[in-house]
Amino acid sequence: MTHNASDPLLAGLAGLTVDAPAGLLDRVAARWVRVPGPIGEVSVAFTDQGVAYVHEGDDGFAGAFRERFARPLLPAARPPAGLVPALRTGRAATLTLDLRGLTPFQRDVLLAARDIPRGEVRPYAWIAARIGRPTAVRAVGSALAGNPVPLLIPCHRVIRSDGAPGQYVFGAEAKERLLTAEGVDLDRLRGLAHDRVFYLASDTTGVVCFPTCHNARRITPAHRHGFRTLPQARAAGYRPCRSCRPAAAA
DNA sequence: CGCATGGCCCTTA
DNA sequence: TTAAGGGCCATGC
Repeated sequence: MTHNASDPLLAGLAGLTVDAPAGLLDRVAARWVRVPGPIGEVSVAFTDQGVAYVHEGDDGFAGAFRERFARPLLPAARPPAGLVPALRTGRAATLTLDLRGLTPFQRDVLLAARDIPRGEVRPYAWIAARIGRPTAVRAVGSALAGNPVPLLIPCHRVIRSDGAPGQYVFGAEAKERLLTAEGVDLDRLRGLAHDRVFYLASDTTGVVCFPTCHNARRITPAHRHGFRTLPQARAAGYRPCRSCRPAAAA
């Protein structure tokens, strides 16, 4: 089961660095910092491979980390380059992530979620189709629930197909706050869903998008057409947007 | 149209 | 090994 790293071990490793090659300790232990995030402070752990863990606030951080990673945790002098801006923008472009210890399925899910742009959302079912597991929708939710690096991999941008925000590792309320701050109009999505509109098409471009796609936002009302399903939009002559990829399929 | 209900698939205990 | 349950989805009143 879980193998709690004891303090003696940690102290021993720290002592080793006196005579050991520089960097040995950091191949074994993780470092941690506390930095500002978009919805308050976060505690972040990182290894020589990249950022491994993001935890809301400070409470229970160290315990949760050891429970999950079973490796020593030491304070860092400074955060990894690019971490703070990545947390602010929700885009870990230049930041390397340490995603070891995840199953291939979990990794596929997280990597698919990583590419959802700020200000946009996609359904859980879209991720499932995207990774070639169209029926594993519920398992996608479970994988996102275990996202070790929330905010950096923006799992808060994955919502339910019926337009509701759905659950979140930091709580549903935090999910709504984050999305709203990023410019997603959740009330509008709920309103569209109420009318059974899940796709928006433009009769000037002939393209059909998810409602939050940056291309969909520019459709003028006179040329906008809503659809309940993608097949219906296709039947009406629209092709799926290459940016938001409502057709999902690999 | 809102709600309940089976179904599905991956992970963990 | 197996079973239970989870950030869901599509149906059927």
